[in-house]
Amino acid sequence: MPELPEVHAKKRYFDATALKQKIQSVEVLDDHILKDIDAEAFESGLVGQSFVSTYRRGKYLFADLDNEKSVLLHFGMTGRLKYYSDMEDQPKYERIRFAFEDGFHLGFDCPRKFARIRLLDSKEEYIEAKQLGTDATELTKAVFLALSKGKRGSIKGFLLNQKYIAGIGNLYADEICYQTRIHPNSTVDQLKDSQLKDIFETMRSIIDFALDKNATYSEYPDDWLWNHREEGATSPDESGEIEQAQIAGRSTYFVPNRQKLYR
DNA sequence: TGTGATGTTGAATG
DNA sequence: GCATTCAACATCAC
Repeated sequence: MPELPEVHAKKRYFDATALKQKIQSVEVLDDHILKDIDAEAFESGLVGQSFVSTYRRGKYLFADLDNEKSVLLHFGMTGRLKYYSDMEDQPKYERIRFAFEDGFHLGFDCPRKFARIRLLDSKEEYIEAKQLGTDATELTKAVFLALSKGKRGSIKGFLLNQKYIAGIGNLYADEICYQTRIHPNSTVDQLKDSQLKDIFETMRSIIDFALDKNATYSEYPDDWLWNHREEGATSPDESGEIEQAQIAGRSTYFVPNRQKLYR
């Protein structure tokens, strides 16, 4: 779930539940997802603090504390948040649990353990050091075009590179390629400016729509590839069969009949 | 029961 | 020094 719109939905959830109340305790049930800090230091760094605000950049969610430090939540493939009071509602794969003064808990659930949580002195320094790109919702067309110059890899790989654009993941990248009728394995520098502009605008419209729907997939239009991703199925526009292949190292769905390859 | 999965990373290669 | 590719990571669900 966690690409830009999904992480944004989690930000809204976090903001609606966990802000502005004192953290009474922190339970680290599995320290595997803690990065660069041990469970004890993480717990003692948070108890008594409150989350005052959140900031999302791409797929990274920063929760700022009273003391100006930030907890960084990255959801990996399967990270989720759950706010609950009754321990019977504890999520099955809870790895970290924050307990608040209202008696509720915020559980960080993650079956696959690809998520990562850190305690940062400065989120700005972290973003800088990591060279995390501009959020897809804030990128301008001019910067997008400038970034694409001289790129010799696939358009899909380019869209997925968080150093260039923060927030696009595997599924939205496929959707952008489908809607723009461009084969995901097309080489970036073989695409015309008009096509790159189309990719940019389509990326923005897809992300905006997904944000508006709070990343609820059942509300995505039926003419999107989204809910039809299945090898051999007929594409929503009935232009051909959906094919699956490894592109840019990721499982990719596309329609060869509809999406032209430029190489 | 083997296979694949919404992500990132570091090493290897170009 | 960059850009790109690829395997590895951990575990569960189908």
